[in-house]
Amino acid sequence: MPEEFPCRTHCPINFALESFGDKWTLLIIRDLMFKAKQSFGDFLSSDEKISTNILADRLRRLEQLGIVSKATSEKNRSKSIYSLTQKGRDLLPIMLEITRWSGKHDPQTHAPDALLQRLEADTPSVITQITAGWDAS
Amino acid sequence: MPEEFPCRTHCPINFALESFGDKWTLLIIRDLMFKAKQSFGDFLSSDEKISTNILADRLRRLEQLGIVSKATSEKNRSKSIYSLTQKGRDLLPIMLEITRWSGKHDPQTHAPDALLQRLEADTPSVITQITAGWDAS
DNA sequence: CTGTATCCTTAGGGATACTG
DNA sequence: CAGTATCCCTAAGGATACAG
Repeated sequence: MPEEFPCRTHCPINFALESFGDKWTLLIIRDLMFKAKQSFGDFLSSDEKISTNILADRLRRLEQLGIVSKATSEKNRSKSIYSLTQKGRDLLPIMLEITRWSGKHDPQTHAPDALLQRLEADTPSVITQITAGWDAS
Repeated sequence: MPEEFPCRTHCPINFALESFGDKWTLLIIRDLMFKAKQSFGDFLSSDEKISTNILADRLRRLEQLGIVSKATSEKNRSKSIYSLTQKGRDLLPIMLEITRWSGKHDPQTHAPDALLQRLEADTPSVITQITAGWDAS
């Protein structure tokens, strides 16, 4: 963890909280991981309506933490492309367990039923499927 | 989710964030789940130094969300005993995946090495062991 | 389109005194 | 011991205008 972000303690739960324990960061990771979003404008268009200054701050922070990497689009030189690093992709099991928990406990949750059923039946194979395309990029 | 806490969206990731996506709630759950803490004073004594008003607020909120339940100690009538409900205990897989992620990515993390190694080897059996005593209480 | 900058409001939360 | 009640301050964040 960079010096800019001192940790209260190095308990693993607290470390995670200091990395992505706010109301916005995990939504950006969700968009990168499950919704194939990759540009500033993509994130802006999500239903939760993040504002530009907050989004820029969280992307910068995620980059500093080594969870997200930033590149310039080859097609359009003024367009940035964000993607998950390995550290970011390693968050997948957490995201899946969160999805499972919400699917079980939120009667209104909009989790894709097919994903929840597959998670219930066999989490490892779901992970394999989701990560299948990651190594290529 | 109680009406007092309207959700931005019912995406499962967002539902979880609205339930425990702040800087304190997950630490209380950690203390209940792994550190056998159960009283107001127990939580107060944790290393992250939560203040009394915030702690009271989060406990009340967790109770309203059905993640924590509150009872009065039989020994001491003016002492409250907090414990995880089934909904709260269902957070265990998330907590373990968070622990594993931090163990891998925070060089300074103080996760119990024994736990991390057991997690790496066989997560299901770790869950069985941790939850062994839960049904009794 | 990708951000930056600014203004302004509110929520989060530390400190602490106090009560049953 | 288990909270409640204040005071006060700072950080978070919404809205929006603007710049490369």
